[in-house]
Amino acid sequence: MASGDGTVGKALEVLDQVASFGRPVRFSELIDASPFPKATLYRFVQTLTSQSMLAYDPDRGTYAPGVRLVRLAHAAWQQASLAPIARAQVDQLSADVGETVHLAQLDHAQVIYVDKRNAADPVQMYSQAGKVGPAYCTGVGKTMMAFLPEEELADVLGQQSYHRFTDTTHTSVESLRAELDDIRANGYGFDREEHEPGIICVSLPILSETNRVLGALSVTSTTTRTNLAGLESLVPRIKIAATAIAKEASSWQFPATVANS
Amino acid sequence: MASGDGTVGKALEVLDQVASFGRPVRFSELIDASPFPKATLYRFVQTLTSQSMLAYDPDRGTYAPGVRLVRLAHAAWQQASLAPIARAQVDQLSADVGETVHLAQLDHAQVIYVDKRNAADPVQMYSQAGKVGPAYCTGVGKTMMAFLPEEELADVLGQQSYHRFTDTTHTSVESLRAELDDIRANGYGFDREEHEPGIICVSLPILSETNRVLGALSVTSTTTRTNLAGLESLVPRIKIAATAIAKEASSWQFPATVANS
DNA sequence: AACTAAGTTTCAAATAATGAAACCAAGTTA
DNA sequence: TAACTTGGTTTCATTATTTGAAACTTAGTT
Repeated sequence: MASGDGTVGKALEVLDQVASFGRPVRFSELIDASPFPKATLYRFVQTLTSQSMLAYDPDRGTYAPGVRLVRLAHAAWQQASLAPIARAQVDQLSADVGETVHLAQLDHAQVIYVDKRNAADPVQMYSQAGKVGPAYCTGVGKTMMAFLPEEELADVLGQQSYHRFTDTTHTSVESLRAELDDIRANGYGFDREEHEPGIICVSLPILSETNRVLGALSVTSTTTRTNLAGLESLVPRIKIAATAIAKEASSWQFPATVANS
Repeated sequence: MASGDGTVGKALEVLDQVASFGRPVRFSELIDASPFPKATLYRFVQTLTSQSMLAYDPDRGTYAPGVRLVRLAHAAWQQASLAPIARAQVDQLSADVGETVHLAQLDHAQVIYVDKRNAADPVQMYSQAGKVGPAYCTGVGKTMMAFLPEEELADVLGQQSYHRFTDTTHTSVESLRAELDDIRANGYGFDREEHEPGIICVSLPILSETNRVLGALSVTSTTTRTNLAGLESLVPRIKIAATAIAKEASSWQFPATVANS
């Protein structure tokens, strides 16, 4: 029941569509790619704009995701994501291993990178936080899937595209499932250049006390710098970080429930 | 007609409410502060959760803004905000003046800080982007208001709280309007410790070729380090940045309208 | 066993969303 | 200048969705 609950679901679908263009769009472009009839889409766009969820540029006649999202995301990132909780651990880990560290969470069938740390250059982070990737061919994606309860897993598996990016990309549910079993058994997973040639990573899940998947950590490198065995040797170190993050997440108590002032 | 258009508007109101708590909330806390009846609010929360706009923590029974927002905000920040366009100018300005520079935009009656640069310590920015402030007592807020067309201005003025933060805070529309006239005449405005004692700033608007308010830039300092005259001397330098940003914003052409691949 | 609080479900009535079609405004083109 | 576009906006009867009081379910109290 994930997609399309009521009017709100449809409106958010429109919002996603605008966002997916990656640039401001005309109404006419939107209508071409939309399942909704003109008048309906028109009203959604109007409503979203009036709500600042979309921003209308009157000079150009284009729509883009609006600033209200930036405000809401600020809250989301602080409260719902592991990023602020994990910050210290991610910093440390990245410094220790000298490679790029990703912190990701699952949103439906997609992986969302909520934080990233690059030992070498401390890149500006907003540009990275919020980036999405496919779950079925990334280290973090597979690792999170591996620890999902069966029903949710089935759901997520059904929503993957299985597009072949490289010749190691999984292209069927079966082969993917087989690997997920391995990951579950080992406690960690790899990205074997499945998404981009030359890019490999190890990934560990971040699990709550009740074994829910909270997110995943990964250390990424290139085949020119190291290999899977090299990355595997980092597992114990990453495990420390993952455990520490999980622990903090569960003890994370919010300011004693003060009545709203 | 800004607030409460249809079901979508109500759902977003709920989303805002959750975000405004600043921490994960129980359903019961939400209902206490909500105008909606139990069943209605319940359904909204369900819908938003199923859409990943809210995240439900089953261990604690709490709701928080969801990760989907982070993904959407990524798009918003890149496309709708001035931040990526202004980056270079903000960097330069901050380095030149050696003070904190803010880049802000207006969302309804609120100011949203979309970027911030601190010369001294290059602080992680996501934590700041998305932060909101009151329009009526911040330099950027007043400056943006000053250049709004009358009807919009009236709207925004009506939505301010006029809460007295310090003894220089404007507490009435009249006194605020008077200052806005000055700002419009001068082309820049100050924050005279109106929001926080000891904190002062100068702010300039970023205006499109058609004179629409795109945002505002400000340089903030403290009364111990400088004074209003000191900040005023920076106006020409800030003006250069503001103009450059406006120019880039208007020439900002997106990748030639390629049909969707 | 009788309460209470928090969360969830029902269902007829009220309301809001829907979308085909008409309309408007700027451009073409002939 | 008149007949076509193309992109955007409005109307309005029909249809589907939302609404919310009330009943119900847990899971904790007392």
